[in-house]
Amino acid sequence: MPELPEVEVTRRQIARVLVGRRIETVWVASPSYFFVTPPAQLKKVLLGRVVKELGRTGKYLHAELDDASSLVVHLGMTGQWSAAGLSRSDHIQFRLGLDSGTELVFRDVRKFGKVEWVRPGGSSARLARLGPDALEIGLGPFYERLQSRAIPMKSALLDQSILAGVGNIYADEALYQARIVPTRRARDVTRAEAATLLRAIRSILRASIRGGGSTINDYLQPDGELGGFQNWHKVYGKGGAPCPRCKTVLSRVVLGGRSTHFCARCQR
DNA sequence: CTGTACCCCTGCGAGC
DNA sequence: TGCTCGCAGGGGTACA
Repeated sequence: MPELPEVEVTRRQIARVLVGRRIETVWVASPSYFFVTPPAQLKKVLLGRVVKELGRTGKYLHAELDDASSLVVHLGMTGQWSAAGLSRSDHIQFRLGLDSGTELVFRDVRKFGKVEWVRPGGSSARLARLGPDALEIGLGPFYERLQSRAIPMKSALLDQSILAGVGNIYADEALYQARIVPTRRARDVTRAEAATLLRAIRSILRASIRGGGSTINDYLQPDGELGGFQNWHKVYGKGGAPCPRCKTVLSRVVLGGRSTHFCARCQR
């Protein structure tokens, strides 16, 4: 499931073929929950545009276009970009034919992803809701945002308005590395603990980006390669297995409706 | 403010 | 073999 690292890996690979190119053909699937902007309109507004820049905030990608509009894309659970010929042909949501001859394909089996066109001078409500990006936020703002909340730390890390980009996998991994139990109330975390946690978040996200992201079920890099970071997971998906630090059997609970993995002995 | 249920959607594994 | 069922999950919304 794409979180910040998978989205960043995608951004880097897609940027290489997309930035500076003109969109010459657009194919769109039928209207669905996926299309925040209706597919017919999307096709019309994208045709002929040149992509100036491809940015990322949290788990969102945003392509800045030459008419000052932008295209905002969220991968959801199963969204994936790929270069021509690499993708299966089912569940494709849209295809962009570029003036370089390259075709970019966006495929999303479950359609939990989102695509939205933002008019020149406009703004996306989805992007506006996001807190600072997890790789950008400083300790001061991070700690302050935790102090006002009584929710469990796991829920705090998943709340994209507090911090954008961390999802279920990296929340569990970061809390484990920082030795903080997922059920701890955010406001009870000390500044020192917040510092340790933020360092853990940064180091894990960066390591995952270097490894090409985590592939659990669906995620593929745009070049078709699997991610590699799943092999470095310490706790995610490992309930019942021994803790790599102390050998205690790892716990799996449901917290805030999300499966949560941790060591009840190492994490306090 | 917080927690919970529910919805979007599809594939997959388990049980019969 | 083939059916049904429960589960997974990012994010939004409704509601207690």
